[in-house]
Amino acid sequence: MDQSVFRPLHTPSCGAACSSCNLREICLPVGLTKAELEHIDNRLVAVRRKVVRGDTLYRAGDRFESVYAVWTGFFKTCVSSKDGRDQVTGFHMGGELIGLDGIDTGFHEADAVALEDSQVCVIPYAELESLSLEVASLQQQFHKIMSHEIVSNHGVMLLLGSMHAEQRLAAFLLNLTHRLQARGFSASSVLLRMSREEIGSFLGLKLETISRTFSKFQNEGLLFVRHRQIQVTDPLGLQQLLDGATA
Amino acid sequence: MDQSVFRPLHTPSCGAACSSCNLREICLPVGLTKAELEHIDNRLVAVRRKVVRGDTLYRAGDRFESVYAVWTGFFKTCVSSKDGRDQVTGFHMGGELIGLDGIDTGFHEADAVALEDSQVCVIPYAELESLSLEVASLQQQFHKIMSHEIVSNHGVMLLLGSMHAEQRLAAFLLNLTHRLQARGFSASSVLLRMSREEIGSFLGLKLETISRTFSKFQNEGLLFVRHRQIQVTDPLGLQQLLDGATA
DNA sequence: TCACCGCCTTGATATGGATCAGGCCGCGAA
DNA sequence: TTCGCGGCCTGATCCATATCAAGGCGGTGA
Repeated sequence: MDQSVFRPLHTPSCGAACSSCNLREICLPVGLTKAELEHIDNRLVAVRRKVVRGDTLYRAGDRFESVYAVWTGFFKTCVSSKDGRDQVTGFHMGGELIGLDGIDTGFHEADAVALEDSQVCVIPYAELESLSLEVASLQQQFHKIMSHEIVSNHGVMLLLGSMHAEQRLAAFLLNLTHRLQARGFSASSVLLRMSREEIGSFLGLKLETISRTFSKFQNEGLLFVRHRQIQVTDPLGLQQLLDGATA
Repeated sequence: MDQSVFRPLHTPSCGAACSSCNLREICLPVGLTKAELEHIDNRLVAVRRKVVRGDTLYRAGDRFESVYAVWTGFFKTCVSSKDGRDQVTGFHMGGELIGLDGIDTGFHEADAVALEDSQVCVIPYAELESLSLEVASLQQQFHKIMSHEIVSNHGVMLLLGSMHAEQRLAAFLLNLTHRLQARGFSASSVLLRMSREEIGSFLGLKLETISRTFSKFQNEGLLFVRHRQIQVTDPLGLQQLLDGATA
């Protein structure tokens, strides 16, 4: 720790060990034994990398070399079409793996942008593949993570394909609070890391609609909103809005 | 082949060998050597299973045991929410792997329904996992398939989040024809296996909108449509509609 | 042969969210 | 301190698609 002050600030990387990481219970090494954890240490994650707010971790078209585990901070991933349409495909917090889109073709198909100063563990994909051959439980967990990504994308497709604005925003907020809660944060108090426009892009709505819907939720006593600080006062109400409406 | 006539019609399964399958160039065994192919034969795919039109291959909530490679026929997968909203998450043809949604939790999160009489190769997941530890190129290909699924879901999210009805249908048709073409079928003549309502569910539109948009495309000379038979006469026009519009 | 039924088409009208427009607030720079 | 600007809120209006409604077509079973 105190050595780091002698490292130039622009140095983007430092050592990392899964076995001593505070996120090992929700990140890639879930389910590994202590021995397995030590076996993969310093082979799986060679370096950590800092990404300052607004910078991209990778861009669509970049050669795919590594996947990344978010260690600290917050990212968005987005795809765009030829004519400039842009779609946020996800928001990613500590313990989540990003960059999986690159495995298919060997090139990334999306951009990953840090929404606050962040740090990621760089996991060279070749290393992950060869370690997966040795450590069955690592392979299993990696498959679960990819499958989870698919399932969660299906949920977003359901949202985009069949829900109204209020339901979309309710689903978004509940998803966010649940993930924060799983990481030991408050489920009621949320500091949004993204703009109204980014939320809108993710939910297939315009920023004005996000803004109006936040106001509506506040008028109905579901939450308090001030800028990017949200206090969810009635999570059950949000859940009912999500479950109960007539589509 | 002639032996099969002695097998009772309700027998749902029969032997299968990847090494002699006509789909081996687009299915799970892509990239495997002849020796590797023979190594996995009769271990990876123990049985094939028939699914008649309208039947489900698996349902949300079913215990996850296997993934399935579509051999003949056509499937849809769909998820539904508590209040009965329903969303088609994909259409699947020969050589495509379905059931990957089950890996995450050990239970399927979607339904898979045959849209015509179909046959699938049943790939026990435990077997796939252990073979993947032995055969690196099988593991690689499996990862690519999951990644491709993620990428293609991102494409659908872009479509649902930011495109107009005409662009959505154009994208759907172009995707379908490209996949058919990759399997040696005509890219211009398509027999739709799904109803207008199922297309609409997939694209986040109502069946009336699908119908009207087909009519509009026909009036504009992009295609001929009669019931479920489509003749795409101007694929470039569809592509331009997809690329060029102002979002 | 006829009648029914599922699927589709088309027209009329309704509406949720987009778009356009104006203004506010908080923050950083001069 | 003031200025300017990005992000946000809110009102007015518009429009793409949903919804409601009527009818056609083709396949299927009696």
